[in-house]
This record gives sequence, C-alpha cells and structure tokens, in this order.
Amino acid sequence: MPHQSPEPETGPPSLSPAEWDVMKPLWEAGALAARDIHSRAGEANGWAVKTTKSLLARLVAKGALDYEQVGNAYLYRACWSREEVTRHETEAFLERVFDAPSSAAPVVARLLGGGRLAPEQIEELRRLLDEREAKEEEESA
Amino acid sequence: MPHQSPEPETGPPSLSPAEWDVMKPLWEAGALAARDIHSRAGEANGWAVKTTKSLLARLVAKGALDYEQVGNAYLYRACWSREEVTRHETEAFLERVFDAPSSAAPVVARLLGGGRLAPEQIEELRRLLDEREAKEEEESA
DNA sequence: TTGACACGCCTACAAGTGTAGTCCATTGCT
DNA sequence: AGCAATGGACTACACTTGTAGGCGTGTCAA
Repeated sequence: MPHQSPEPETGPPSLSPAEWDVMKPLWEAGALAARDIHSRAGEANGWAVKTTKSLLARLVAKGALDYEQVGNAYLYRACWSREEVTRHETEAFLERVFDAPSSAAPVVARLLGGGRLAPEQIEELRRLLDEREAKEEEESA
Repeated sequence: MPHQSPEPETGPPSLSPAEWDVMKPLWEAGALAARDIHSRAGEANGWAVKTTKSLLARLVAKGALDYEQVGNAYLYRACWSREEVTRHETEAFLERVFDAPSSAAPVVARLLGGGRLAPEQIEELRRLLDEREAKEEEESA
C-alpha cells in the first residue's frame, strides 16, 4: 500500500527545476507510470530512464507524489495541486528576490520595469485587473 | 588588485537565497566592508560572522562581487545591478514554474488568481500599466 | 520454461549550498 | 613592544540536486 511520509506535512514541498519537469506531466495527466513520465519529461531533457526514476523516488520521499501499485509497476500521482505548489514557490520567490512577501503590485512593477511589454499584453493585463476587481467586489458584497 | 574571474561572463550569475541576502545591502549601499554586510544581513539571519565571510568569498568566486582593498580589508561591490540579476532570476522562475519564457501577463494572471489583492493594489497596478504604456509609446515614437 | 526485459530499491558521486572552523598576517590599543 | 582582535585564505562537513549504475525480482513471449 502507498505509504505516508512521516513528516508533519506543513505544506507543499519545494521542488527543484528537474523535479518541476517531472511534476508537470503528472499534473496534466492526473496519474502516470514511470515510463510515461519519462517519455513526456525525461526524453526532452536527455535524461536516462534511471534518472527519471531517481527523481520519482525522491519526489515520493519528499511527499510530493504518492503512488498506487498496478501490476509490478507504480502509478504516480501528485499529492499537491499545481496551484498549491505554484503559490508556495511564488511566495518564496517574491520574498527572496523582491522582499515582497505576498503582494503582487511591486513585483509586477519590477516585471514591467524590465522592458518588453507589448501593447496587447498591456491590454491583457488591464482585462485581468478588471476581472479581478469584479470578483473582489462580488466577494465582499 | 581586484581580480577578474576567468569565466566568459555570459550573464549575471544565479544566486542562492543566502546569497541574495548578502547582495541586497550591497545594492543599497553601493559598497561595504564585510563587517557591515554582516551587521546588515548576517545578524538578522543569525549567521556567524564567518558564515557571512564565506558567502562573500563565494560570491567573489562566482563573479557576482568584486572588491577593492582598503587598508587590510576589502570593500565589496556588486558586479551586476539588482535589475540585471532580478531579470535573470525572474526569467528562470517563469520558465520553471509557469512555462512562460518571458511574458509577464500569464504570470500576473496566476498571481492575481492566487487571491488577496486589495483594491488599492488594483489601482496601483492600473497606474503602473498606464505609466508603462506611456513609456512604451514614447519609445516607439 | 527460460531468457529478455522492465520494475522499483539501494548506492554512488560530483557540484552547489548552508554553516562554520583553523591558520596566519596585520592592526590597533596599552 | 606586545598582545588581543580583526581580516582574508583555506578547509570542513552535512544536505540537496543532477545524473546515473547495480541488484534482485517479476513478467511476458517464444
């Protein structure tokens, strides 16, 4: 039977770049066997199959994945949604790089300050803001 | 005399979290001695002075800092602007987490989707967009 | 039934990172 | 003049990460 990690599970684990590559196809597909993960993530990176499997084992060990045995193989599945992990990583990133624990504005400011923002993107962002504002109002109503 | 790193210097180096903490006071102050960096970054983190110094040496080794000798001590200075390093890290982050090589919009979308955006922040962001748009137009004029 | 494979488990090893100690020269106070 | 403090150089060591090999076992086709 799939096991629990012994840790208190305070929140989503942080993932290394290679681990992100492994998680992405899993979030897309829901659950995959090792060989399928390899063909979707490992090959593009030029990894040996063993490398993909090592990463899978580590991800299970850190509580990012669990699995279900099917025949002699495992079917892996993410323990945390991509949104949860993304929020986690984003907050760490904002803190580290922008000293901004959670507030989007200063970050966007820096992103925008960094150049290369096409007019369509500006429009897109305005649209997002409007949308967000509407939701915010609706929720506080 | 300050030395060059032997590397081709293709771009800003990537920094670990602890290294960011060391760089920040340097970007603020322009140039600092080790003990001042320690008092501004190390103490808050509970580091031993030696730890701060180790990080400084590593940063010099990776070409993130150089220094000028003043008396028996060094005065450290960043080789890259905070903006350069930030752009570098941000791009890596976007690629890793959002599969978005450089475009701000999808990221902001996710950031906004993550909740917690006060009305003042929405206003702030609109203002930033306007500002940005003006600059964009001016540049293409 | 027997061998070719595929599976997961354990091991390995170099580079990067967090964290700090040892050593020797220099400097500044007494 | 002498000694304690300070400075940087070098060394240390555990943990993470990228990357993969070996081992024993289970499975499927011939």
